[in-house]
Amino acid sequence: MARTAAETRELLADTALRLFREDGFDATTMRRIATEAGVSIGNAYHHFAGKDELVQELYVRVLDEHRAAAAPRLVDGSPVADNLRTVLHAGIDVMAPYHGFGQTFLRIAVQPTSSTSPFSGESAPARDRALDLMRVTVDRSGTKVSRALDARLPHLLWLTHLAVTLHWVTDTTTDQQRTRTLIDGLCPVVGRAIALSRLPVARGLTDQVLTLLDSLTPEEPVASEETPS
Amino acid sequence: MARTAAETRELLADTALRLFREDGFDATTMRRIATEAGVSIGNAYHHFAGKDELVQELYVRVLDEHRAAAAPRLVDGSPVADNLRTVLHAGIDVMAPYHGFGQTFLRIAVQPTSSTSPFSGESAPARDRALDLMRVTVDRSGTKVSRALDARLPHLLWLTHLAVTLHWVTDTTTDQQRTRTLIDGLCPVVGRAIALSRLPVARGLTDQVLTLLDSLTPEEPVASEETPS
DNA sequence: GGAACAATCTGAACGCGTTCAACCCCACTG
DNA sequence: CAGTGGGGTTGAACGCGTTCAGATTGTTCC
Repeated sequence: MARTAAETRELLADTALRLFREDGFDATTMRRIATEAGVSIGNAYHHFAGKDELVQELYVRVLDEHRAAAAPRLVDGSPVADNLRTVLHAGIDVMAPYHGFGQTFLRIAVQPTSSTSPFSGESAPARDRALDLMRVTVDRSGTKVSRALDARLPHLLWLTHLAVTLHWVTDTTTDQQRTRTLIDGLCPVVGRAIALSRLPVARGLTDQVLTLLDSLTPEEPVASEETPS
Repeated sequence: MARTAAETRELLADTALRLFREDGFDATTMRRIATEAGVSIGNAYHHFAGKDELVQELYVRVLDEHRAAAAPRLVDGSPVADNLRTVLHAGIDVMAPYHGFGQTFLRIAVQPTSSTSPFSGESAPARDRALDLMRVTVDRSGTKVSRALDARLPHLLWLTHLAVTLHWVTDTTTDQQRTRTLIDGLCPVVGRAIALSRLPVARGLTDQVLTLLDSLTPEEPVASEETPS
């Protein structure tokens, strides 16, 4: 009953993602995934290196959903802060069913050995997807920024996204209401910071931040909270 | 062979920490910890809820080391950026032997169910220790800031510390040299940002950031003095 | 002393993620 | 028509973190 590798792989991924959604991470065992997919457990490991790789699959699909949900809600020519707010809220929307996976997502995102770390310069599908969404967000917005900042802005917004996600993971309020509040408060701050960065008095600081960002380029600094710039 | 609970607990913790240091997280099994401490595995679980709690113990001790290493190196009256740099470098120094634990530290720090989350308002020994160190850092520095910012500055520096730690976890360069570079670049930026925050043009942004910060920490440890330990 | 009770301790057992040697199946050779 | 090679597949086995019913020890009160 040998299918093609691609078929079995997809079958396993679909089954795993369904069980993840229905029962969460811990309750979904590799044995159940294999059984419900109708294959042996050994075969599951032939197609996926481990349980984490199945969560990676989930994470990438969630990011695709994020993009699909956010893109049509962007308003061309709006301030970048407004569009960022839209994107971040869309992110919370699509991630909501997977709040229990926060820790696992984080672990996968931070894994230094894996080539899928968002900080790794190598192939990082998750990082690339998220970065790309921020690039689109900046491009479609009307906010004018300096050329130097413009090139780095998607990156900075991605770090902001990362910070918000970090907060979301730890947010136990109902429907992650506090993270919503954070987004609504944070976006205007980001907008103001971007505006301020154009003033001569802040120019030195802006350059410093950008230089710092560049110096870390293969591996990125971290979602800090917002430094007033 | 019944010792006091405190004795057995300490014996287990010491053994665990030694093995963690010698062999890392994965190679140190609960069975080995129990065996080398001369107790049964069930007894180990009587004193510690699980392996994570032993790592917590390690983390708290590392933070104590951090404070002990940083405090004598602080220079009274120096710019806060300089002292922050000292503290962050001291942090990398003491954490160096435990770089392999980065992911585990992170997982423990982020655990929402546990009361040890850095964002949790409840008892969080790790968070409190780290915050306290930043409070000392600010107090001993000579930088003058507005009253409103002064109260929140330890918190902001703690977030900076968190960000640096997050970068450190993912930093695979030898001796985490890149994180050192990040610290050296980041601290002047923080110093400049603090200076800039006093200017009228940035006052609105500063207030916004502080308000945002307050909204995220409903339970502020306002009156917390140093607890004897 | 001894009965009663809680604290401390034991180790077999459970289900988990993961590994691996062997098995099946089929397209392709000679 | 054997033979051969390799991808797809199998499930028993391993060691792990963790649990729990019960044994052991220490303390308290009569």
